[in-house]
Amino acid sequence: MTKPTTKRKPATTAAKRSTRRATAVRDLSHDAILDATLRLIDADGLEQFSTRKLGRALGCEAMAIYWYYPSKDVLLDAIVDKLMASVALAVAGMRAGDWIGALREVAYAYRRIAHDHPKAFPLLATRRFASQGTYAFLEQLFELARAQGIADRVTARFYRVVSSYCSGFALNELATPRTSPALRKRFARVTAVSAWLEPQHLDEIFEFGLELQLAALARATKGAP
Amino acid sequence: MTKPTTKRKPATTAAKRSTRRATAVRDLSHDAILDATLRLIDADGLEQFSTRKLGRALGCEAMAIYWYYPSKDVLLDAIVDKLMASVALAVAGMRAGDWIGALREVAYAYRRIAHDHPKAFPLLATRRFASQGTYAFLEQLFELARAQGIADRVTARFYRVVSSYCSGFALNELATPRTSPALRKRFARVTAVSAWLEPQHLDEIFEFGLELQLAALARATKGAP
DNA sequence: CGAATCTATTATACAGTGTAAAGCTGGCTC
DNA sequence: GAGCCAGCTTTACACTGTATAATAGATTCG
Repeated sequence: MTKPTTKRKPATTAAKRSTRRATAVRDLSHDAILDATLRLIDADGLEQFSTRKLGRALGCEAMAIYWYYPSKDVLLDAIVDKLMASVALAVAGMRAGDWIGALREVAYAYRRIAHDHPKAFPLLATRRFASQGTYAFLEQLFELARAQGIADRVTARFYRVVSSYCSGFALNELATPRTSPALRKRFARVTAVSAWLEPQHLDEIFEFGLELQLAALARATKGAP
Repeated sequence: MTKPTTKRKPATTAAKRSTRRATAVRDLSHDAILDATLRLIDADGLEQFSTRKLGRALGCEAMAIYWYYPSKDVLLDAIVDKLMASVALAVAGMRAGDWIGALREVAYAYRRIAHDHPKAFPLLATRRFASQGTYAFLEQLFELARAQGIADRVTARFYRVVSSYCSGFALNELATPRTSPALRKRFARVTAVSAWLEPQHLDEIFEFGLELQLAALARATKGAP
């Protein structure tokens, strides 16, 4: 029992809301809160984000947010969900028969989040997504594999391997090197090798590592097209 | 100039200390602070860690720590360094001529940190390591590659690919699923596939993905043994 | 030996945090 | 018109990182 209060949840969708909207003056909503949250994190970073600043951005008191989300933690989980929606979209319109292609789309969509929301991305990598939205996405992705006759064991294995790679790659990419000139002199090899890790090479490296894994997947599923 | 104070750094090593130790009653030190910090994080988690609790654990006021580390941020960077020391050890005694083997050792050593210090591990993945210690480690690792005649471009590429994979894999592993029975029913495919991602399969999956990449590295360096 | 200086620490203080609890307000239903 | 209740504000508490100042004991210097 983590919530012994008498508080109740607000209407979760617009269905109830629309009947109120005609007369109500309040304009907070789950969506408005999520949008403002992501804007703030994008602008100032995760560390700087606070419920009070969020309140200020929304023109209300911080506590008003708690009517919609029971805690900052849950709010951030919702942000994870919101971000993952773009990945879910990538796999939504996918035709069956090309699981490798689906996995590729997912990989690029995932990395795209890191570019679009660099300051928010660590949330994805750190927190476990166990929400409705992400489960629905995984269900679709795994269903595509099943429809193609790929064994669950193989699906699990390659999903884990590919998603780990993408997650780690994007995180690496985002972590700023902030390397000082003093260090550069002392560590000549690091400097020389790092030249090949500059942003302009990352697209190619990412693709290389990804295709390495997808080629192995192709080999593993050759028997069952 | 982020530090306009008149404060000066303490003696960084035991050299100065040992002359004091005979008469001095104080017993704080960089090492004592790092040890206590890691203990606290291991026990209570990153979120729960605070400089005040650290002070309590050390039997001093929180501000005493600031004489050794200028901020909590720097202290956590030092923890990253401390953890990475075990990885550096893995590559320290490595003979030249087997860069693939070295990379393998590094991979396993890195993942081992995730198992030994699960609550502290996200620090490694999130923060960029740009300290003396980690640079020295990278310098050694890259020097092994150079001694073997591997091109910097190849070294960079495979280091990035392998380290991304390890980082992401370990993070995935640590994020607790906290899956509810209700969700399990709604998402049958997720449940079925997830069965293959239970802890007892992870060693094998990790090895599979790693060897996939190392085999590609072997192919890429076949020309120059 | 005494005074000044330095090292390592404590004391105090401030602006900020997440969030529990209670209070208010205006529209809704009976 | 009374009461309810969704949606928000007010207040409060325990806690955070850390700047600044005070301080006790050791060391150094005249």
